[in-house]
Amino acid sequence: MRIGELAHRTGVTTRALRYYEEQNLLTAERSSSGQRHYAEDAVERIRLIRQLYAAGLNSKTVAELTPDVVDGRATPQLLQRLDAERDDLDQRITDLIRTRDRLDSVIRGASANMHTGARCPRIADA
Amino acid sequence: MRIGELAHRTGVTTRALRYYEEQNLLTAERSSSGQRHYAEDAVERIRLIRQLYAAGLNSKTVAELTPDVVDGRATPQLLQRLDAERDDLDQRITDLIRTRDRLDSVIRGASANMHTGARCPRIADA
DNA sequence: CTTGCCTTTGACGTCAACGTCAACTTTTAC
DNA sequence: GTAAAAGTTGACGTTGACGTCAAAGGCAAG
Repeated sequence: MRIGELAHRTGVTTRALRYYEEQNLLTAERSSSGQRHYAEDAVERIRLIRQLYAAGLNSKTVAELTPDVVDGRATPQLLQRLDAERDDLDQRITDLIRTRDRLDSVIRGASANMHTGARCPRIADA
Repeated sequence: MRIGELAHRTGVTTRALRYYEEQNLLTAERSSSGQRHYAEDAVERIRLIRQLYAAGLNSKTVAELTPDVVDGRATPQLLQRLDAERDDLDQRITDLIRTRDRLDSVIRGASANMHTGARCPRIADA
């Protein structure tokens, strides 16, 4: 499939796809005239890339974690990187849960007081 | 306390503190010569701001969620905003957990195969 | 063959959250 | 009093992940 279809099927722009290629996150066959052609599995690869971006990784890190043309054998170094990123991610999840709980307690306090007309606890004190 | 001490105690730079003020996330008393002076609770407020930034909110949103000089009474609009942000955050947490689990399965597969010498599952297929 | 859409490369623009530097004034230490 | 340290405003620089536009070539339909 060509770039437009891949873009449409993954919900990202063609500009983003070219950017991913520039960052070595994605490769493409080229037709004789120079147009990019992608296989089916590119769709899933884009999803993976987006997922890792959403997890806060930058393109360099994503490239390091997803070597796509090596022989499928993990090096100890790669394993170590994966482990480190997993732990980072875990820490961020913990922090976000804490933040969510803090929001929850503010919301509970505020909505309870809405009816009584009492003052709400200041969000900073939650 | 002055800006340097607040910066030191919160681990952010003075530039960041001035930026927060510019974005209406933070207010400060001014001495006659124009220097900023902060009360104790500024420390906790900075932590809150950092926490919300870490949760992916931008300064405009943080400002809207933490009106600091109003009378402590939540408006229905504020409550609605808080609720919406909470739901956004919850969705992001869910996504991150999915990503973490995907990383986990890759790591387990890879480290198991390290010893057998077998090929690892490609990360994209996890 | 031409019309219209798709694709190519290249280059400049954007936006948020600050970093950095300059020029200057205040406060602190001795 | 004087030098060092800390504070002030203002302005320009940075970074990452693209957006946007220009100029040009490719491709199926009629």
